[in-house]
Amino acid sequence: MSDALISDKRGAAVISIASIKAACKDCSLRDLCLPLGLDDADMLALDRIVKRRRTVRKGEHLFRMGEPLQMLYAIRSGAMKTSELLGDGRIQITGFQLPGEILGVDAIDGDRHRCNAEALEISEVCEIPWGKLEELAQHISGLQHQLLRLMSGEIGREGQLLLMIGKMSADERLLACLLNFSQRQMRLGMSPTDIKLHMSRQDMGDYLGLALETVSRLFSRFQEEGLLTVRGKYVHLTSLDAIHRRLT
Amino acid sequence: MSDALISDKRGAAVISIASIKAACKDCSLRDLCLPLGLDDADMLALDRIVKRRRTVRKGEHLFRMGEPLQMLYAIRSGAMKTSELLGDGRIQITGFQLPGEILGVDAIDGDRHRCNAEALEISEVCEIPWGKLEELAQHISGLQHQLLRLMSGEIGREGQLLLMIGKMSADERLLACLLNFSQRQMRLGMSPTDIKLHMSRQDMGDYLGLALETVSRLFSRFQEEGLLTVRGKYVHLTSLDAIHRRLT
DNA sequence: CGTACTATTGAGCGACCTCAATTGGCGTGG
DNA sequence: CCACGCCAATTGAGGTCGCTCAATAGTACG
Repeated sequence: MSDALISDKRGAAVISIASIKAACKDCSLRDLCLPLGLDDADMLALDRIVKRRRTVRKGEHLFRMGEPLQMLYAIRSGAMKTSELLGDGRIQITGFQLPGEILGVDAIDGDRHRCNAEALEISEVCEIPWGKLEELAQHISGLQHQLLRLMSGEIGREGQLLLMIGKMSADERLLACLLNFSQRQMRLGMSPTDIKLHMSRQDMGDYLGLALETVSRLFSRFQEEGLLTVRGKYVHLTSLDAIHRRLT
Repeated sequence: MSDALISDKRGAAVISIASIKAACKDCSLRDLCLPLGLDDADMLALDRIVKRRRTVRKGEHLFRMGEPLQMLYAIRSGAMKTSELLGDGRIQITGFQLPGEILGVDAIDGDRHRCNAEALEISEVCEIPWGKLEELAQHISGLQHQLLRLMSGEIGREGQLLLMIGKMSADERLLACLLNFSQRQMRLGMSPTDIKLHMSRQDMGDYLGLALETVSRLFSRFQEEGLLTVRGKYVHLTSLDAIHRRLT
């Protein structure tokens, strides 16, 4: 906790240096993130309201359910999870977020966050003050468009997850999930077959609506069947094609 | 600006008559729908791009998966459902929509609809050309805000549904669903305890991730337990309090 | 090298599904 | 008006997928 304060105080110097290196227009994630499609001038305007490079440690929260909306967060590196809770502690993970993805838009309606956002590993994020962003989007049509697109995408992803949890068997869910990770890694320029699982088996279960033991058993079974090999957090998909075929 | 009202050559008179009765500013759903928070001038501008009063019959689709995004739809009366499909015909209903709610925003990302939207009963909708709406939102900050709010709300609702399907037992799901219907009816100025189910048991099952028989059995059980009474599509909730208590 | 956590594997059980028969509601046509 | 057919809803019987509980094995880290 005290560390967070210190880094805030040192902020001025550190951040200004960082921002030179990390301006949107020089960011490797530019075309996955909010600035997609903006021209140089507009990107600069966006740059001015973004606070770059806050570091969050594993287990640390960007926000919790019920907190007022202050910032959106763009992930630069690392991985996060968002979750919703039931009164008695039951948890549903609603998404895993990777670099280039935006967190916090769930809170625009109601001004309070409806989920928790927690770092799965040490991560870097850009903080984007919501009020200023909304104001800026009013003047930059590309930014408004991108914001709407982004939220629409979130709706689509949640719809997909609903379909998985509501209508797929356990093994289909896990395979679909792995394919999803594969595609997202590819988007980031990484291997589509060698997947790093940033989360625990428990987290995967809480995401897919399964018990952690079921996830573990399925990994073992898929390995027996030659679909993949697992070693802890690392999964190698032997044949993307074979996996696609299993999902009819 | 006020002359642009008659941009359609055909039936200027017809439209103007209809628009008197149905103009956003006179619509009873004004404060639930897109115009919420707009001043008179802005609402008029919105009015000009909205095509009012298309009627859809039961079973008719507003759009289907894969179709390009043309319009958003605001429901004036009736009820709709949105659904996603798996290759082999398995279906997941992702939402039921009532008057004042907006359909189609799932397609903003990717320009193609990701779900089917089908009328559960004869309904009336306003058609809102997406291109024009986005353009208009660029000039009317209240409209941009409302649009963002609306999509954020959709994200929140889907998150709730995920939590229900992923982590609740069958009886909890149905009760939570009924409470949700109760609240939405109340918002429309109707009774919170006497609920009309606009959809079949099959639809409810496909929404909650349950078999239709399970839904039916649960209704019978709840009736035995005195939580509610059922007669076909009509449900009377005996005690909202008792139902809340059952959900811890 | 020990401690603590995460993952794997096994055994048994129960919630919910599937299949099937029955009932009820409603419109159509005799 | 009733008979009939059609579809939605209810109810029953039996099966199974995935959960729970529990023991073991592997891994990270001081």
